[in-house]
Amino acid sequence: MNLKELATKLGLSPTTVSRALNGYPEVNETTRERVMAAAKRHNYRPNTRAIRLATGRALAVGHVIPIATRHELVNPVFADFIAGAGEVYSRNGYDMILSVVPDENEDSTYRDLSSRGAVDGVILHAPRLNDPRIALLHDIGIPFVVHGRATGTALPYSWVDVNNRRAFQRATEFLLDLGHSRIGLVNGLEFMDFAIRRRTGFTDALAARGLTPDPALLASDEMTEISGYRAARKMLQGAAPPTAFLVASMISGMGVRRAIEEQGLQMGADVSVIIHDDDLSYMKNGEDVPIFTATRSSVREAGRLAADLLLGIIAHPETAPETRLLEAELIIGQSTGPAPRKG
Amino acid sequence: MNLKELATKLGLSPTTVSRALNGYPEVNETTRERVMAAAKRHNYRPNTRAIRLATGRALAVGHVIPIATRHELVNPVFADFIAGAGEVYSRNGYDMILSVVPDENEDSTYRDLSSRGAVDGVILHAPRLNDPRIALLHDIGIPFVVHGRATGTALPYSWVDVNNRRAFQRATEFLLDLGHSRIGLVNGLEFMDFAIRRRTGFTDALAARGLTPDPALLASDEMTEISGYRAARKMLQGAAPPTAFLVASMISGMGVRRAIEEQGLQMGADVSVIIHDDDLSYMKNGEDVPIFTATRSSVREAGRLAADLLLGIIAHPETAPETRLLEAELIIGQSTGPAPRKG
DNA sequence: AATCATCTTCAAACCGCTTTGGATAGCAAA
DNA sequence: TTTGCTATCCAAAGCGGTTTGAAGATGATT
Repeated sequence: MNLKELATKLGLSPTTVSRALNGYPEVNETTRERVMAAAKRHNYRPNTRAIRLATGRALAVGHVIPIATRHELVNPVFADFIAGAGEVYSRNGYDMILSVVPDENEDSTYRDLSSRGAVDGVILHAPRLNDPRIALLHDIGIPFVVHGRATGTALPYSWVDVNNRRAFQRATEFLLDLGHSRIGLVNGLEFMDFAIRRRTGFTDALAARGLTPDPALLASDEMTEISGYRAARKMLQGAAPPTAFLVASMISGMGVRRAIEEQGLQMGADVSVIIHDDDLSYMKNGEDVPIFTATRSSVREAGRLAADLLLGIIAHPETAPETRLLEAELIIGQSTGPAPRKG
Repeated sequence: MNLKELATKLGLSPTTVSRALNGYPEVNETTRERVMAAAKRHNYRPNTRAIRLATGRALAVGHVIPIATRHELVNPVFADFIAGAGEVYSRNGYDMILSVVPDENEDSTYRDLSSRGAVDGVILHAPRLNDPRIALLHDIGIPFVVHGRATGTALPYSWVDVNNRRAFQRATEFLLDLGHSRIGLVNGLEFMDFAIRRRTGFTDALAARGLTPDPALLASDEMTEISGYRAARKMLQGAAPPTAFLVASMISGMGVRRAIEEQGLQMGADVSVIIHDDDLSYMKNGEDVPIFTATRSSVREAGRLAADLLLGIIAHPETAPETRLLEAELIIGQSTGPAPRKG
């Protein structure tokens, strides 16, 4: 059932039917009701392909997921972000298209999506220091929103980000207040912008108390259970082990906990741990009382905000870039306590 | 730059240019080369929207993600599956469209995607016992492939699945061979088809040795760390605690391990654990030696296979349904050992 | 009664491609 | 020379909507 058939059945022209369905004013209300009723009765849905061609809009938003042997974007955080953004797209009649491509093709994928007319805008994920993709998207001239920020980029752009620096600064201060002075940082990969900011927050907080970070207590790697475990074990077995850890994610945190317990120590009593909690739907940090003390910020909510921003830009491309800086909550769980007495 | 402009620039008709670019034989080779060169030089990409309308194909595949307050499909397994399927789509010039919708809208979303002409086929995720969505998709008449199977469904359909029953049967036999007779099953939600099959494998293996499962050692819940922890703790604190666990996922397994260690027991020595490992990219089960003994099957590979099947069906809709049953490997890690002597 | 604005409807062009059904030219076969 | 192929190219008709420009009907205004 297409527009023409429906029009014939109603004894109207396609023009009128189209206008009736799309709420244009120049249609008699009686006619509109007839049309609406018939459309519902015959279960008519306008063909998206035709609408797209006729209007010149893609009614779709792209997310590019580079696949590499090394660093993978297909991670749990990404999944939840997508879920949040997807909700917004659905509500607004937009499709979300995911392009999974080898990472050496990422740039050309953006070009392709744009010149093929497959999307009206894109979300840029996992920005790095001086990320060249921002200039690329500017160059292509496609609306976009960055999830995170790219330190060092001069061009203006819209973004949604957590205040990672502040979050880790506060977490560090909290540990310092508890008497911890040897704190291990189990960070994400430090070419990622968020990891750089977290480290800055950490060192800033130390510096404010006249402390300098011990290089032996700084680790940076992918946020997996294994690498959390390894980093923590190495630090705990070192000459001057930390009494507390600041950890990049829930999953790494589980590795850190394993390393702590393996040393016969108890998390929360002997060694304190603060993680960053993206509030993932299937990876809750406890239920009533949080397992881990954490800096928490919902990545799903970030997805919603980013999608909202992007749809706004698509609708009004000329407005100045907008940004949303989310503050993480510091929530107290069972994994922190006063520093053990020395000796 | 569109086809007409390019044709004008070349002094050819759009017909010829289109044919030259699409490899039709009725084009002079010299002409074809001229056209190809010009297309590349002017960076011409045919407009996908126009192709879709003209050919009547969507060149896209849909994945519907229902969002509910209770059970969430946005899980790590899903992310990896999507990554695998997405690779295949990209390679074949198909787009992947994800619809994130409230779960009460799931059915109408399939109808919509189809009647709007937005997709050529869909993948059905997380099938349940007697899943009504299979009949729905049949009714809609859209090509589809199921990731998993739906016990109790009479209609034929294409699917890709792991042999969950066999995997858990083998795992159980392995534990029995090690002398374990009290084995706790920490299963996924048992309205999910895969969980039903795993339970069957478990009870079959026990039955083959004349054992019946102790209801106190059967748990079924979402596959989160917390619920794994709770289930294992409860069993370990029971009157006759298990000496081994069979666990539905890596994440639940981490909860189980926590419960074991919390009891002052050691995983692998005092209590054995076998998990099912979906071989997720960011959740590796160790590197050299696996942390957990596991039944392993790559969900990413399943994604690739499902996508392959689906594209095949889209290309040849009349062929009979095809299926792929993947066998899980039983890989030995550090979490299993002989049952401790009684008393 | 003639004019004009308003309301309502429609025919036709258009979006950018694919594809059908010729058309033309060149050349070999009759 | 005529006929018949083959190779090559093109005009035009879709695909299923939206949108422009116009037209007919109605009622109010002069």
